[in-house]
Amino acid sequence: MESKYNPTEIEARRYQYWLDHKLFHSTPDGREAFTVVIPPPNVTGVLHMGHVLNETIQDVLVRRARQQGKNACWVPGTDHASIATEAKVIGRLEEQGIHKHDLTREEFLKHAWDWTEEHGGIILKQLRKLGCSCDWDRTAFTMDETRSKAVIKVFCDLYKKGLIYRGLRMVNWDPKFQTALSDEEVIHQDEHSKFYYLRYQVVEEPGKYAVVATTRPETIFGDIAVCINPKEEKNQWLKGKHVVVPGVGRVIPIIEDRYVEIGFGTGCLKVTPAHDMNDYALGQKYNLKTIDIFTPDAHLNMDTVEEELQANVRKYHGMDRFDCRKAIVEDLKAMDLVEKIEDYENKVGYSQRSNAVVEPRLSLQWFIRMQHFADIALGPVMNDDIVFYPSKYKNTYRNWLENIKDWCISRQLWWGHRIPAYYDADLLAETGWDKYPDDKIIVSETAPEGNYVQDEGALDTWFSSWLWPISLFDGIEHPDNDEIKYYYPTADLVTGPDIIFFWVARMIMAGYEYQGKMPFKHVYFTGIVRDKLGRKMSKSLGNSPDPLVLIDQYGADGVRLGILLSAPAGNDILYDDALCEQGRNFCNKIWNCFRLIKGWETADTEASMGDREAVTWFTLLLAKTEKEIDDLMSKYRLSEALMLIYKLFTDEFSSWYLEMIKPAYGQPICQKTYDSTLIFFERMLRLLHPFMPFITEELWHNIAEREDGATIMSADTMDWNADELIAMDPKGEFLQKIEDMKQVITGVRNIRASKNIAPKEQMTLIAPVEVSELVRKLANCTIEVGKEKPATAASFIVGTTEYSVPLDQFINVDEELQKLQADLEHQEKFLKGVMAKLQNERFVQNAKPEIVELERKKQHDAEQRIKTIQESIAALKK
RNA sequence: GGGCGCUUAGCGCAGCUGGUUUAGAGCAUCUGCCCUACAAGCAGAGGGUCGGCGGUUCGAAUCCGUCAGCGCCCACCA
Repeated sequence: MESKYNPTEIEARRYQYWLDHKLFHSTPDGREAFTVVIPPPNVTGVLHMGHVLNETIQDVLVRRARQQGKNACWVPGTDHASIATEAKVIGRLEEQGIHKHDLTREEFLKHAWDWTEEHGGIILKQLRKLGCSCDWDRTAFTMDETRSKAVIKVFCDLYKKGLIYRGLRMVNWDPKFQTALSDEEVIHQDEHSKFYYLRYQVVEEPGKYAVVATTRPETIFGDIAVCINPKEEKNQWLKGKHVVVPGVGRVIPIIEDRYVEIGFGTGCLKVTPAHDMNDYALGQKYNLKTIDIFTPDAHLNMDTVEEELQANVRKYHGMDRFDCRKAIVEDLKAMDLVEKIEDYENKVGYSQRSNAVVEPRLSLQWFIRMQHFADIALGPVMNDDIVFYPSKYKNTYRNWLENIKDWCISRQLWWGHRIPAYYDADLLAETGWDKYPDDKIIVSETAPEGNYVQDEGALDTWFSSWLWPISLFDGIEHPDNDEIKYYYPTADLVTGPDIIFFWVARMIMAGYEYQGKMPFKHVYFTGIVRDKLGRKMSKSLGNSPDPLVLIDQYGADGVRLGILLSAPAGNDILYDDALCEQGRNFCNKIWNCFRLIKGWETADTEASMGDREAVTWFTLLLAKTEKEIDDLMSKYRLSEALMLIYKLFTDEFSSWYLEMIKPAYGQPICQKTYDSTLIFFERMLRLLHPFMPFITEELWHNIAEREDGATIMSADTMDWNADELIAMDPKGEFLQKIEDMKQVITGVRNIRASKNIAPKEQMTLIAPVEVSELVRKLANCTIEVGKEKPATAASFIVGTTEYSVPLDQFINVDEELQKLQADLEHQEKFLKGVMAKLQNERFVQNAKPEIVELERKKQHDAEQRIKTIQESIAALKK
């Protein structure tokens, strides 16, 4: 075996082994089910660091569940990602000189499917490189037949229940992709913009102006009124008057509403019902008409402006909204209708997908009534039927549900599930879409007979995602089938907090609506992977490493370990290659441990006293660590659990235990000790396996003969009961004894280091009581018990016991005295602190007796130590 | 504007209902070592008045208040 672990070949071989033996495949049986559904990545996406974090955590949970004897089933799949994919397909077609709207829906979908098949599933292949133990036989897609049927069925069902409706509403409109968005798809960002103060001439008082402050002067073409607060003093004179929209010439009334905030801006608000959510509300309240001045791609459309005003506005026709903003301001300036322009900070809504500025737009869309769902989904999370890790997200969740708004689920896209609503063709021709009567719409899973036209829209991607934990097991079409009954509810959901509303909350809603049960019992929210400067990783910054390159460099286990080591639930990770390096180094450590052990010859001799101590000690320590890891894992503290095993392996096992039992060069090791060592090694491999699957499976097959198809993922059947083992040393006295012994060894090594004495050179240790022969072995010294220490000795204290090492020519009395003096001061200061407590009557009276007792012991020990140090000082001074 | 959370060694963190030899690991740093498992390593070491101030208490990193800084989520002040 090479002295360096080489992951590439082993990873490929081990993964194939798992696949060949169908070790990830699950079918219902008598065992407890442990189900995880993957947050489906975009079908055409590629693996990034966020996935690495997310999927690694899921794999850890799933593999561990298998080891616990559960029937683990991790279902993979991909999401059709309606907007994102459609955009990519459009982009590719544009490159070929083809425009989407030159194609029929069918032609476009053909291209989209081609693209999906070409790029789809790349990410799933990449997950295999990472070691993900998904049940690939179950791979699903949100637009495959089963999932699509579920979506359509649910739509129809909710429509029947009156929970889905069609309505003309102000929605968030993405002018780039020309579709409606849900509120959640709009990202509000702070913006440095301008506040324009425009003069609206008052008709009744020529020469006087109402000044309106706006951030969007380009919308004045749609102004229908100017609103003031009836209580605002300075604007009283405007009551009942009319003003002229500057540059447009439209005469509009002054209206009054308390919505206008007194003291803000000029107190005059321009009302543009077609292009602002609030203005729309005002328009409704006062029955104002709307003039929509934008095309779907947010260019100016002057055709909607009154004919008599066309001459004034025609020049703006067809302009982009932002170009128009500049143009109209310039023109108004020329007419002296701009009073001033101020810098202004405000929030602007951007489309999550296209990054275009969202335009509020009046449009006919499909919505879900969300209050019903909020009602069924709030309780289970608040009372921890579904547990969030970390729990702080409960607040976020509650906040959203308590202020729920209806969900706009229709998109003006082709790639997605087409809305199963049908319109009578003749009637539609008569009424148009807007005026088509609701009661003449047929919502049905299959197209009705006759001359009907299907709704042009597709559904929001999340409308299929919210069914994922159910639809993966065909639980919508067949709510009582064996699989859904066995695998649902799933165990853990691992995802980012950024999709708590998009996905997590809605899955809970759908879960209760369609299965009457929670979709998962635990939700583990990961943090965001950032670069080491704390910046979010993004393609545009180019600060996101390619996980596959990292896997090549550090091995999948190394990358997994790196990303997990510093990833407490909900905390962001500052990614640094150094993390993967640490992971790789650890793999190497394990590898070399194995080489060492494997290289030993065994002999059927009696175990030495030292061996027996070492074995007993490590047995206790391992059992104790196993329990601690169980506890940490049950609290989803994965990085802490991992760190605990890491330390157990590197510090306790490699640095201490192996050195304790290591036979002299060329000598054999006692068979019994060897067997115990292999057991320890195997148990640690098992503990490590969920985190680093490849190397552990490989070595597991190397430490013993295994049947073909056997795996480290199998349930633990070793004769090993941690609780019973720990009970052998109920008060931890033996463990403490070894810890003290390690300190003695460190003490000697310390002296060596400070005196530059080579490890090879044997030293003498004077101890007041018998010490383990392991001290002799690990500190390379002879031990003299109870011997008077010579003046030229360096000493150290473990607990209250003094040990000394004669140094003869190496001693530096001044240095030694200085050290002792410093130690003495430290101890005296400590004692003083303890005494202060003990002399405080209120402490002695009020504190718990065991606390007082402890302080007394501290006092006693400190006094003991002080005495010892003083004696040493005296001896040295002689 | 509302809500939530954070502030502990150079860095990113742990420290649960206050008391466990006067704050813990990891990484990084420093010193010495190629000692026949591993230099992707070994043996040692240094480093923090627990954001500031006030309070409760015999006792506070831990509880309460307040101030400051940071972050996240939600929200229609044009």
